[in-house]
Amino acid sequence: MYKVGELAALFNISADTLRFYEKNGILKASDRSSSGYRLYTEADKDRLDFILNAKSAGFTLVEISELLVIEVNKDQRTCRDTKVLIDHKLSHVQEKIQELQRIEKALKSLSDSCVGDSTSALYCTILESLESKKI
Amino acid sequence: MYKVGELAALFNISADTLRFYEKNGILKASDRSSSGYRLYTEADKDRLDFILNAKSAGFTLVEISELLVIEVNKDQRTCRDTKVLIDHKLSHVQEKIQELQRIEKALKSLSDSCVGDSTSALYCTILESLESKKI
DNA sequence: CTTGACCTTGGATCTTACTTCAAGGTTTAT
DNA sequence: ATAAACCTTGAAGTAAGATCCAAGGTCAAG
Repeated sequence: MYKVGELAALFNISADTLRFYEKNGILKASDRSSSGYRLYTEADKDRLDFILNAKSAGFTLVEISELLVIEVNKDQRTCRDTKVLIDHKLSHVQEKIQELQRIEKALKSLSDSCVGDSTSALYCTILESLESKKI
Repeated sequence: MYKVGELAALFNISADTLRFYEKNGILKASDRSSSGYRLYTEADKDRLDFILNAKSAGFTLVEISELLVIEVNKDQRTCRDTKVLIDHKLSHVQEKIQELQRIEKALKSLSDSCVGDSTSALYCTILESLESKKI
């Protein structure tokens, strides 16, 4: 059994984060000590591991909740249930990447057009581009 | 002179957004009518154009404020001042892209490992991966 | 028996860019 | 003259994921 600070230390997160996860129904300590301290079991630790792995894979906490529902009721769910979530997330991430790449291109073209020296900004090509509707 | 809704319509944004920009010091209507309506000039319209172009290039409103300070005091600023902002933003965007690409890779590898059919999730490789620390 | 490190709770705060609301005044068209 | 469509203000709400705070209880060491 781990106290909140102990479990947090194991995963390099804060005790506040664990309390936040509990408040949001994503990870509840299985027990409490007589004095009210949260006590986490090995199963709780495994669940936290799952949560942090999913987070690192880019899932939001709401999405992780959905994954946990499947994980916990595995025997009543199919591979398809899981894959649908992953693929949905994947295309979302790919959209974000494309939008950022569009922005990257716009910034690069702004930057490349400008020498960036001590010339007065009066004729700065970057500012000129932003003034007109060329992006 | 444009009323708030008129200027908003020109740029396909909401009147609320313009009021929000005013509250945040980014775009103030140059005049008011006798009854208190906001009245925007052509110069205001140009400024809004600049703001929306910068937004489309990925700048936050705070960053746009910084750009506007340079834009408005062009004669006292250098190209370098401008380029520093752009390049800083560019590397920030590139970092975000890399993080999203890491996530994309993780999601792809999860998705590819799973056929996604009606097999029970008991042996779903996606869930197995999330359970252990393999990501 | 006291110090310090830990734990409890609810609630406030942060960031970003708006959006929504309530209660009311103005303008325009019919 | 009245209804629709506009405008005003300040305040509160939204998402997301925490982080921080205050006021207080608990536990182990010296």
